[in-house]
Amino acid sequence: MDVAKRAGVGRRTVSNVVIGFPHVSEEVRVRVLRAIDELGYVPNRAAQHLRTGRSGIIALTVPELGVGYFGELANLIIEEAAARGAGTIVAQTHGARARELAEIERLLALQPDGLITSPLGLTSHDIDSITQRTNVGIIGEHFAGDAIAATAIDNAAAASDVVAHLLDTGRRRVAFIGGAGVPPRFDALRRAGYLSAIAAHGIDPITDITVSDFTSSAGLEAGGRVAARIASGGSIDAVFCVTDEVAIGVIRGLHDADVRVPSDVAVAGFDDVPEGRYSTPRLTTVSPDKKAIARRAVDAALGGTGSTDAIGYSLAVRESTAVSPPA
Amino acid sequence: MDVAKRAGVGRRTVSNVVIGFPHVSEEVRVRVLRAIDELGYVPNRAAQHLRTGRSGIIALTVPELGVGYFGELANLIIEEAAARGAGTIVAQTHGARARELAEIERLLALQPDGLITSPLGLTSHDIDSITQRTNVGIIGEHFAGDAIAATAIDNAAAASDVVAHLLDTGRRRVAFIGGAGVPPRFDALRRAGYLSAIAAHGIDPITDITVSDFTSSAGLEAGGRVAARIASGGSIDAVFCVTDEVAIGVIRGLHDADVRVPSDVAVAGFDDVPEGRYSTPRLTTVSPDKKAIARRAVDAALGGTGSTDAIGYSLAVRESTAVSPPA
DNA sequence: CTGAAAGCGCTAACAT
DNA sequence: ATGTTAGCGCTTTCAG
Repeated sequence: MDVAKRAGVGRRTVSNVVIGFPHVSEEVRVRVLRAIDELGYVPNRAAQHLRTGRSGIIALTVPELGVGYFGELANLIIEEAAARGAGTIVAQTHGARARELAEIERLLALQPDGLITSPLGLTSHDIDSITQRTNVGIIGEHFAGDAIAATAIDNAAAASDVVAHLLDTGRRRVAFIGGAGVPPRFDALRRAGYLSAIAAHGIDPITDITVSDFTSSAGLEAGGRVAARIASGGSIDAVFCVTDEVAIGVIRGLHDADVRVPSDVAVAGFDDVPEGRYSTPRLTTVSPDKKAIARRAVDAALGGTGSTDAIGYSLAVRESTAVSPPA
Repeated sequence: MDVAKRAGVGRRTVSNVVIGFPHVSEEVRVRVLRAIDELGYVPNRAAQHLRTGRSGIIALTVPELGVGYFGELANLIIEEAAARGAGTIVAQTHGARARELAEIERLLALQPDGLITSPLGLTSHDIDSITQRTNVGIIGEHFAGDAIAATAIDNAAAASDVVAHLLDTGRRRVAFIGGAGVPPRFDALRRAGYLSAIAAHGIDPITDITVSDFTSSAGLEAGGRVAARIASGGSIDAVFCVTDEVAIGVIRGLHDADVRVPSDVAVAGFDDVPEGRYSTPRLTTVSPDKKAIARRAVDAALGGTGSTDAIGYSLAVRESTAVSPPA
């Protein structure tokens, strides 16, 4: 460390200045800073990491990066981490347990300070064992019966709110299009919210139109089935989709079958993805407070306290559930 | 290193085994491997990094992550890097030079092995100076007159192809909607391709409808202007948009003004983003070989040779340029 | 083919 | 308030 010599001080003092330790005289501080500047000194991360055990890097896994909800969330997480001085290494899992495990293993081998993951297939046992290895911020749901708290909104309540909105605007035959997940996975929670809102209005649920994954492609196909159901006399006048991704596909599938949205069928989604803001028609959806989710997750990954109270959300009412078609 | 003792060999030998150095007797190799396994030994990345100077991490900047072209490209880059054993730290620049510079600085401070960047605002001088500091893979264009080769398709040729398609299907009043970039930035190249195709057919160009950035929101607004132009008697029967993002916004803007796509106006984009595959109508676009781009960029960031020949592309003809409306 | 030992550049305990 | 020094865990010369 030539900086020390240049400034005529000891290495210790230089470290103190760099780290921002308080007890350094102003004069010395300035001298050291100038020396650092003149020499173009940049601390070596590898050495810092080796010495302190902190790499300044967190790992993030999402099901899919280039798309919708997790893409936007990843943005926010990366930015929140950057604001706290950390870099973010990203990996995609495509939502399957084996891949999730493999990617997490790969990321952990890079020895980050913490991990943020939004598991779709992991068991609570998987999560447990990862939690023992590093700081973990989970995005998604609680895993029932464990001490594992995740960062999420109240999915059931939010789902119930959208469905109530559908009902309030006069829709009566409201179908839920979702997956076969079991609680506490988000799709099960959203279905539960749907069921409770439907039950509160004394209406029969329609839950037999399902998707095998949460892609627009699956939604497209499901939309076709909705249209077929209608064509064969089974009235449906609204659809609540488990995610916006699916909803966008459903709208497309309905359109292909000449079913009009929203005049024939209202469609609502969940997540408030960017695509839904420019789609035709614009998509009514639940908008979670993604910034808060990002903040909480980064905090957990960096070893923060990890509060557990639910994240806020709001309802974004747009064209796809309008009562009369938008001119 | 207890592994050495456990296996009854020296540290050197252990290192050799781990690294895969050839001259180790099979017996010893097995013994070391077992010792490693029994002790659950994992090499410390920080120490490796400190010693070798290689972190096994590359940095990536994209304008926007959760959206469209760069989202999908980032996916592919991350996967390609993973296949080569490297992690990828990601940052978003939102396309402005100052932010690009700042993010690159931040990433470089993390001391990755290389950097992949898709600059929108950087000057060739900026790029030059970054290239001197680390391995760089540029996604985008050549920066004219420099030794800086970037990974990209032949934008002008591809743009010319789409416009030719528009012309071939009978459109005559074809507008270009793009930015005010100068060569060699991609928007300028795409405009040049448009102009040459138009000129080849002896038709007058329409280039005075511009967007200030490449977002759907800017496109939405531009779509409104196209509609206004038509309403006031200025005939336009096709639009070639500088990116799919913009095209999706334009379609939406036209729709809002009751201009039908494709029956009134055909719309084509560029990039083949996922959204365009499920939009209404599905978007005709240029589809670059993104895998090849990713491979080349990762190679450059990892210090590879960096070939310079152009990347392939194809034309994805879909509904938005159909001659008669779909059904 | 294998063992010993020297650092990579930094931080933090210890001493002054 | 500042200087000295011992490692963090690894790779790699240098001898054997």
